[in-house]
Amino acid sequence: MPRKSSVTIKDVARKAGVSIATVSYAFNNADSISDETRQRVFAAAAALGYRPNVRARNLRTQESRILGYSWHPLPKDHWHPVLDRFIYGMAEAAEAEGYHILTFAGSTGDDVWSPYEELLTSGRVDGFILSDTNENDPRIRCLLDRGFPFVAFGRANEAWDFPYVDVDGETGIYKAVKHLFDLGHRRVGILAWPEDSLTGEYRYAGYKRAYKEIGLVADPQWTVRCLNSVDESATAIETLMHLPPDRRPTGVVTMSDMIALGVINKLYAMGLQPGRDMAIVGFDDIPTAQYIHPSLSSVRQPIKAVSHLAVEMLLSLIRGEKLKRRQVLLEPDLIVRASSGVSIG
Amino acid sequence: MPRKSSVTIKDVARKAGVSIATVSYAFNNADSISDETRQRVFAAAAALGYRPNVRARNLRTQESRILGYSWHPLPKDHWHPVLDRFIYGMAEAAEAEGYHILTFAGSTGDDVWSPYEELLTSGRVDGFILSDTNENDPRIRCLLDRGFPFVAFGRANEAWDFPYVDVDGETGIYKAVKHLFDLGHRRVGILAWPEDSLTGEYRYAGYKRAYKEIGLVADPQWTVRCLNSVDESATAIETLMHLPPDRRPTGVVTMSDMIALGVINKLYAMGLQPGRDMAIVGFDDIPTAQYIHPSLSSVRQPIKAVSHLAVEMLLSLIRGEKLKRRQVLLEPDLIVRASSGVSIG
DNA sequence: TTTACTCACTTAAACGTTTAAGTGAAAGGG
DNA sequence: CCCTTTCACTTAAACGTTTAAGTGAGTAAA
Repeated sequence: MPRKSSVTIKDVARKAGVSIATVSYAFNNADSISDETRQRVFAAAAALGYRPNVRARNLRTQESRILGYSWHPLPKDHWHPVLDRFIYGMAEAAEAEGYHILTFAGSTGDDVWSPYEELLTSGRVDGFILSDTNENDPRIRCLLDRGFPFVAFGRANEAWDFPYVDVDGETGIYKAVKHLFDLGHRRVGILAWPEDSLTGEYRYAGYKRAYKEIGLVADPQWTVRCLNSVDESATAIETLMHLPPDRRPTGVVTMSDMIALGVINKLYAMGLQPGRDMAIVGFDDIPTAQYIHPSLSSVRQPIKAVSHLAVEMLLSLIRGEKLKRRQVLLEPDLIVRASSGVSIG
Repeated sequence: MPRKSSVTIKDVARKAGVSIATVSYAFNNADSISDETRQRVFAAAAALGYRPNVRARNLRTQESRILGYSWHPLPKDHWHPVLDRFIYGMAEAAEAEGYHILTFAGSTGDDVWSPYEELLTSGRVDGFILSDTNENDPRIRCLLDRGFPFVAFGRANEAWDFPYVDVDGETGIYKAVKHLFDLGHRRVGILAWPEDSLTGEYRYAGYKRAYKEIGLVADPQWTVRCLNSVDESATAIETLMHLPPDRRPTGVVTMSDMIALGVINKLYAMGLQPGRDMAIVGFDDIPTAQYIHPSLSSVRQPIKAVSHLAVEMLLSLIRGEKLKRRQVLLEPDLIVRASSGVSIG
C-alpha cells in the first residue's frame, strides 16, 4: 500500500555519487564531511527538491518534534479571551526551533487526562503546554509522575514543583486598585471569583495589598463573589449599588472583562452612567475592550511573552537541559480607558 | 541515542505467545485472527499498557494522520472573531476519525506558500484546511497543481474547481437587509468592503438582492466602502449621516461586528443613540455582541458546522474517496438584538 | 620503514510498525 | 486415500532515516 514517497535520501545519494550516510551527515552538518562533498550533496538535493522525510526521522530519533496543547470548550456565551494570540505565539516560538504545535480538543467529561495519555504513549508529541490549570490539576499530577516534559500556563498546588509561566494577577489587580486610588477613589470594591479559584485568590491578594499599602481598610461588603458570567456580575454589582450611598464603592475592579461587561450593562439598566457614576476596571483586555461604550480600562496579560517563554522552557526540558528559572511570573499592564472615569480628587 | 520506547509490539507478541504480525493484525482487526488469539493479544497489550507507536506506523503507512491549518496574524486591534471555535471544531471532527490538527503560523511576508510546502514535502501533514482565502490565492493554486488534499473555508477564483466550504454571505446580508425592511425601514445603507474583496462582493450581492426583491432602488450614496477597522467605519458612517435627512438611511448593515462597533461609537460621539437614531446590523456575532450597549444584531456564521464539514471533506479526499459535494455553502443566521431598534412602521 | 593516527567517507543495523507471501494443519471433495 | 482449499497463523521485507562501527588512503611520528 505505501506508495513510494517522492524523493528520498537514496535518490540524493545516487545523484551525488555518495552513500546515504554521507547525505545524512551533510544535512545534519557533521564536521567530518568535506566542503566539496557537502556542496555536491546540497546541489543534488536542490536539483531533486529533496526534503528529509520527517516520519522516518521521527521513528529513528524517537521524537516527534511536536508539542501538544489542548483547551477546554467553554460554555456557550463564554470564550477564551486571547486564545488565538496564545496559540499563534506558541506556534511562532515552536517553529523557530523546528517544532510544531498540535492543538487537540480536551475531553468534555471528567477524564481530562486520557487525551494526554493517548498522545504521550503513542509518541505523537514530545511535550505539552497546559493552560487553564487549577489546583490539584490531574494533568499536572500525572505528567509529573511520568516525568514527561510539560510547562503550564498558570499555577497549581503550591506543594508541587513543576515548571510554569503565569501572569502575576496579584500585581495586575494591585495596579487596577491603585489606579482608582490615584484617581481619588477611597471606596473601591471588587467582584472576585469564588474562593476556590486559585487564580482568583492570587488576584484578590492584590486587592488587599493595595489597601494595605494606602493604609485604608476595605469594608468586607465591598467584596462580592461572582462567577465569570454577565448575569452573575449584574447581580453582584446590584448588591454593591444597594449599599447606602456613603458606604457604597465609587469604583470597582473585576476579574474579567466579561464581568466588567455585565457591570456596565447593569449600570445602564439602572439608569446610571458607567465610568461616571461608577469607575470600572476589567481584566484580560479583550479585543473589543477599546471599542465598547465606555471604552473599558483593563489589565492586559502579556500573552505573546507567556506563550514564547512557555515554549522555550518546554524545549529546554525536552532537550534535557536544566531550566534557569522553573517558575516565572510575568507582570501584566494596566490599560487605562474611559471606564475608569476622571479624577474625583 | 534513541532510547528504547516503553512497550512495543514485540513485548506484546512475546507475552501473548504469538508473532508480531499477529498482534498487528489483531489490532487492525483483520478477520483472519481467531477470537481466542485476539483476546489473548488484547489481554497482553492491556497488561503491558501497550499503545501502537504512531511514528513507526506513520513511516510504514506513509501517512501522518495530521491535518495542517494556519492563519495569518492580524494587525493589532484586529482579531479573528471566532478562531477558537473554528480550531476547536476542526480538532473535534479530526479526532473522531483518529486525526489531529497541527496549527502553524503562516508567514508574515509575501511568501505565504513556503510553510505549506515545507509541511507537505516533509510528510508532516496529510492535508490542509485553508481559511482567509482570497481570489487567486497562491496556496490554492499550488495545492491544486500538486494534487495535494485540502479543503478551503472560503471561496476563491471562480474558474478554479477546488473543494471548499463557505458561509453564504449573500444570504447573510440579504437576511439583515430584509430584517430592516421588515421593521419598516425603506432607506437601508451598507458599509461594504472595497470591491476587491471577494467575500465582500458576495455579501454585497445580498444587499442588492434584498432591494430587488422588495422592489426599491438603493441610492448609490447609501453604499460606503470601508475596511475592517473601527476608524474607517467611523468615517464611513459620518458620510452617511451627512446626507440630507430625507435621503439619509435609517438603518445600516455592515460587513463585520468590528465595523458595527465603529458605527456605534461614532453615533454616540455625534450625540446620537444607536438602535434608535440608526438601526445597525453587524456580521460575525462576536462573543461580546450580546453584551455591548446596545446589544448588537449580527449575522452569525455556523462555525461548528463549517469546521466539521471541512474536516470531513478533507478526510474523504485523503482516503481517495470522491466527494458527494465538492463545494458547499452554509446559510448563516441573523441574531436580532437591540441595535436593530424597534419597528418604525 | 613501520606504526599510529586522522580524515572522509561507507557499511549496516536499528527505530516499530504493516503487510505480502509463505506454511503447516485441518477439513472437504472425489 | 490423495488432492485441493481454507484457516490461522508466521516469516520477512519494507518504510526513510540516523549513527555506531568499519575501512582504506594519506599523513605524521618514531
